[in-house]
Amino acid sequence: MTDPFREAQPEKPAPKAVISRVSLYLRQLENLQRFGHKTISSSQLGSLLGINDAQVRKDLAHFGPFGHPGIGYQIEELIPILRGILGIDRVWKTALIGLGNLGRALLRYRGFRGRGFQVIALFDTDPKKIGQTHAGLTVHSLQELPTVAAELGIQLAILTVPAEVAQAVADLAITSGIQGILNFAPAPLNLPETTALVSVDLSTQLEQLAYKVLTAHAGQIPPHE
Amino acid sequence: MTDPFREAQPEKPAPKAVISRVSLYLRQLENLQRFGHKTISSSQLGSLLGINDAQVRKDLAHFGPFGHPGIGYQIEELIPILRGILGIDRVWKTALIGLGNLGRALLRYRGFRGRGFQVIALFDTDPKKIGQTHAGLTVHSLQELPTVAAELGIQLAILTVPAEVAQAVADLAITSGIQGILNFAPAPLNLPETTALVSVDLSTQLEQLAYKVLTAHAGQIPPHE
DNA sequence: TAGATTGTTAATCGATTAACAATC
DNA sequence: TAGATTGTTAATCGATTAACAATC
Repeated sequence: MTDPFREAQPEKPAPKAVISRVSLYLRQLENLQRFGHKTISSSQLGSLLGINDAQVRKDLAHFGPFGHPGIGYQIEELIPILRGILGIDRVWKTALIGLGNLGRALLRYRGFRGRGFQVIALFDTDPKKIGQTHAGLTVHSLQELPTVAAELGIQLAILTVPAEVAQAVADLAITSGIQGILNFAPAPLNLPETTALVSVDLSTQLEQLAYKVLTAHAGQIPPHE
Repeated sequence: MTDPFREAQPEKPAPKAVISRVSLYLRQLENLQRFGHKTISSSQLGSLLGINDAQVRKDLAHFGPFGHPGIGYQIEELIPILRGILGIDRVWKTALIGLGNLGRALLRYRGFRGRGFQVIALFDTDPKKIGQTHAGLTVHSLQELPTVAAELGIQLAILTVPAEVAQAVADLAITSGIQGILNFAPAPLNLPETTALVSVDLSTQLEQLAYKVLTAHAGQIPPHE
């Protein structure tokens, strides 16, 4: 019933919360390795990230028995396993759609390239932007998305377009064969089950912060200043 | 036991998940108002956002009985209530720390200003950047944070600095009297209980997307390409 | 009134934590 | 061996959903 040649992957997709912690574990392990550490226990790793030790063990055990009782986890051994689980052990061909301020900033963001996300095509609808060059790439008209995506084999899209057009652009991306969208537009997107979607909603985040400040200092801030 | 003059605020802070949905409700209500709608039921609002109707009612009832049985919620009435709950019915004096690509992009991001978050001071450590002007503001040396923050009454900070220095800069922000931090550095921050923290981790988000694509097309993508 | 919809209780579901035998 | 730490089961906690009397 078990296939020894299969990759370390769960039977069912692990809960979303588990996966976001796996990202944190990986980054922490990479930092530890940089400082010469060889092994780490679940309680050490957890306390660095503010996570319960049982949770660390349970999260990792989801994917296989990677730990060594009495010793902990081998950092060098665990890193490539986690990279494989997350799917960042390969190159992801990515398009950036929308070259406003945020789009241009993300294009230069180093955190992406180092994780295997390679932006290889740019798209916009603004005639003034089409034809411009950013980070060595020429901006295409959005109309060209289907042909360019097919030609280059684009898999992911980073969406930094206005909320009003986000759904239409996402629809076009999907008919162009794109498998996953990282959405920065503050709009709820309706996509088919087969397409992966992660949304990053910056204004919502700031609202969370305002609420937290208000409740942390409950009563100390006048209601309207 | 109940004080009729008190603002619509919960006894205890509502769960984090509730608050992020309240942000979504508010934005959807603002859109509906723009299109002339007057009332909306929990099931209509929920289906626009992919949220269960009972959850919508429960989330809102957390803060008070704002609905009208048989009718739904008055959009015009609910919007200012939600703005008050989130704390975006006022101006938040905000500093931006770190003028790299992401920082400069966020400075121009329209989603912030419209929500009451006003960036009124910029800080960096790079001598080449100090003294520059962005969006009409002069970049201060980070050393000046305590004095400038006190002088201007800065309440929030947006942190777009490298991960290695994030903790030190956050510590300085807190001793400068800043009450809340929106952190974009990919590092876990350790802050006192009294300081509010929201972290936005962009590389983690892309990793979530890669994992989702992988599991959505389980087995259809070769393990290494 | 009849129909619609709320606020809330109870039921369900899922996620986190504690505890501990098994292992090195 | 003794001490440390895993993987996992059971207990706890919290969040979501269903159901429905109360209300307009």
